[in-house]
Amino acid sequence: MTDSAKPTLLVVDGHSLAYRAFYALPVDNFSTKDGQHTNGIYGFLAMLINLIKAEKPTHLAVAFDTSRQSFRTRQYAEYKANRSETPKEFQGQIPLLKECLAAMSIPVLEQEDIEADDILATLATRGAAEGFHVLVCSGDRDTIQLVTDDVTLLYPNVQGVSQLKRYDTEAVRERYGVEPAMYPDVAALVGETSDNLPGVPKVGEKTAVKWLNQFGSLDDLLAQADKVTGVVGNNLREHLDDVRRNRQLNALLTDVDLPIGPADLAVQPIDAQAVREIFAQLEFRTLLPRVFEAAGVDQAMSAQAAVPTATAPTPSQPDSAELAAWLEKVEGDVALTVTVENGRPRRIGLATADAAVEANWSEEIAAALTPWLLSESPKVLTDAKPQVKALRREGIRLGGLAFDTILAGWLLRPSFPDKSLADLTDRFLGEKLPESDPAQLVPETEGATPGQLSWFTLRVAEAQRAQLAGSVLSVLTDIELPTLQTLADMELAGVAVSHAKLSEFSGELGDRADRIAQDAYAAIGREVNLGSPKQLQEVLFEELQLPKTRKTKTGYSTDAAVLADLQESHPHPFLNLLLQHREATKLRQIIESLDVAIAGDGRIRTTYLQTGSQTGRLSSTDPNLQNIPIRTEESRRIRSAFEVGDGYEALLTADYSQIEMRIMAHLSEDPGLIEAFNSGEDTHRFVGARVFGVAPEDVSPAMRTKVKAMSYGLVYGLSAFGLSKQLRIEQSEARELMLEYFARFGAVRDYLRTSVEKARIDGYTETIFGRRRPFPDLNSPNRVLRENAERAALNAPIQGSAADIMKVALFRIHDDLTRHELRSRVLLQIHDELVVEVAPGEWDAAERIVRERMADAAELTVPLDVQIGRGADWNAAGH
DNA sequence: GAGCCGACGTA
DNA sequence: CGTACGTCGGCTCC
Repeated sequence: MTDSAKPTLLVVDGHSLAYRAFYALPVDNFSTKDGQHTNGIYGFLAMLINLIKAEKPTHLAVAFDTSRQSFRTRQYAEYKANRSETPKEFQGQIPLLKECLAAMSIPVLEQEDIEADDILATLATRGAAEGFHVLVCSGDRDTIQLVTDDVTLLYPNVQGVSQLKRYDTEAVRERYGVEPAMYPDVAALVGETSDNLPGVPKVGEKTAVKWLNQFGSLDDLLAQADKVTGVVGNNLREHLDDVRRNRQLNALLTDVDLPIGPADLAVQPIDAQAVREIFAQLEFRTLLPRVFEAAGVDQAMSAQAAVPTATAPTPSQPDSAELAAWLEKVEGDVALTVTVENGRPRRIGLATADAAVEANWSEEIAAALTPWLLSESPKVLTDAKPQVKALRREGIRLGGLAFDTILAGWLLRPSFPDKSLADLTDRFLGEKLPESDPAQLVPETEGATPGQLSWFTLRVAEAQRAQLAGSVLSVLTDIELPTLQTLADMELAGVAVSHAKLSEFSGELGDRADRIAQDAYAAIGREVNLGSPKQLQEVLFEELQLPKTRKTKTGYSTDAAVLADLQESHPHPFLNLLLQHREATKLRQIIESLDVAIAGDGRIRTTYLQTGSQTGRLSSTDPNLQNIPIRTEESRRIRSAFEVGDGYEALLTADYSQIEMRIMAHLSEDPGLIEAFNSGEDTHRFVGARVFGVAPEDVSPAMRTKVKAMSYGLVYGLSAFGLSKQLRIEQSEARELMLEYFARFGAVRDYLRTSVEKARIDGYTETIFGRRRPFPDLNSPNRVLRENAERAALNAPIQGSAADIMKVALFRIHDDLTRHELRSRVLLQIHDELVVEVAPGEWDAAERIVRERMADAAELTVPLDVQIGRGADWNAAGH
């Protein structure tokens, strides 16, 4: 464990890292307009910035070789003599890199006759002696010998420089089987091809390590070389001098006479102007803000370090009996942390305001804990869902879930979903959670223990409660927490998907895509990558001379709407072929991503993100099961692959019809719209009759389409311009339609207007259930920002209320099914639709529960209409 | 190699 | 110049 109070010294081998970056990044993509290649500089700096951000060194230097010649080449002329010529594209990059480092106020060290690694070795040794924690970043394996308890090596992966493997003593032992200090002995025996140092023939790492462990040291081995048997023994005896030479050459100097020492390398503020200048010269645009950010982060960190970090009580480690006794005594909220490994509980930690306990998960501990876990005794967690799932895999259904700091943080500010307890500790307590860096393979610092995590969780929850308005707190406890429990079960259940159906369809689509591609190439007389918007632009707007379309950031749009327009105005066979190709490849991609997600038991398990939206909706990821195609007949074959699982009888789908419009009717209290939903008439027909002044039976399909688009569009803050685009009608007609609509449904317009104005004053919108979403941009002087916020603010209460209603219905259905001890279970939620897997003999009961719980999830002035379907697969169950 | 962008699937 | 999402491939980065 490292003492976090220690200053951190980071020393980097500039040449070797820049050289690796040079080979990791395509040289052609990185050159300035006057032909200077910059990929090595760019890659090195990008790596260094990441390193600074991750490690926050207090002291920093970069070392370089002065030339290919050094004391080693004088001792052994063949040393590194096999190295190929430096590529000419790399030449000149090192001096420029040094300029960049100078501008960033990072000391550059080099010494005649000495290699960079000797400088690193000297600094590392002196730094460790002077009380630094030292990080050595080098691409040379010899630096492994520097690793000690105080010195950690960061070594680049085979490819590139962005992934650094962390070698502390333990990691070296694990990887090489020897203590770091003995590594040069291994290397001397094995030899180092890249340095042109031949070792003992037929001796690799395994043999070298075996010998060294057997004889204790290299000296002893060499002295008793006659005791080694076999061919390798002979080889060893014949190459003793090589080994001695290798060992001499691979020893790094730790006593180089440097002009400055570790203490002189304190991180200095960058010279912002100089950085701008050199970066401008190198045409590094995106790197500039990253440098400034890294520098800024640094300052912020040192400022933060001044804030005393609260110390968690040292958790006690009770045995199961002591734990049970502890749980007997506690009162009030208890924070719980279950660390999860491979989906299973690994350790647990509990905390109250002044005490913390923790234990490894074991049968005894679980037995002592289970009664309390099952009880309604209130529990506070951070990111409860994975923990709830892990406990359920052990057969434990967590009771008394009273608070989740992640959910609370999201409800308080849905735009920035904090990902971790560390984020929340910073945001709500202004403190820093002791944290191990998850990016590191072998973490340098120990993270907080489960008991300490619980203790922080409890304090964060307390701070959050103080900020939660009553209505938002009730959204948390009455909607989100029960929903969380339901989602855990849905995710564990998964949904059965037929690999056979998917792969058959995928094969057909693949063949078709290939055929279409060939036809498309024929149509334009050459091959292009049909998936590349850039190449398509060349074909469409240059070769085929089609009129330029809607602008995008990178050129002109080639999306489906644009292609359809072009086909109408300038018909060309390529256009339709392209659209068909897109359709086939898109479906194939979707199928492919589903197919690989099918688990061994034939089911796909998604993850629902409960804090993934700003409105209150769920989102689904890995894979996303909320965007499975439905629009075309053909695409519904994918839905057909979602089947009822073994041991179940049918899939039930249930969806709310027009829930958002119903919510708008409720919120606006528009008598006409309310009547539309209470009349039992087709809503769009009813509205169409009013808008066009005809009898409902005389509403033509075209009229119905227009009214339908208008009604849906209103919910999103549609403009006359947008409506005209959507319906492909004149803007004047769209404007006319909107006027007519609002003349008949005036309360809708009043509601939309006043709801945005209210949000402007309050600073937030609110759903029917009291979920809030802040809208700071409603008062922005920037028109684009403001108008975007207005549309979003218009939509938020409507979409959000629909999300609330569905969540309420969802967990009540789940709870009812459980309470009635039915095996039927909810599998999927797609915003306004649920998919339920119904067990044999349970259809009637399940259907009744679903229908009733969905219909009575909220009391609105209009009924909530629920459509139910049944089938053996998702498509058949749809309607 | 990380991240942006266009395109497109859903409600 | 219609809201809310997630994912893919291509491409940039310079």
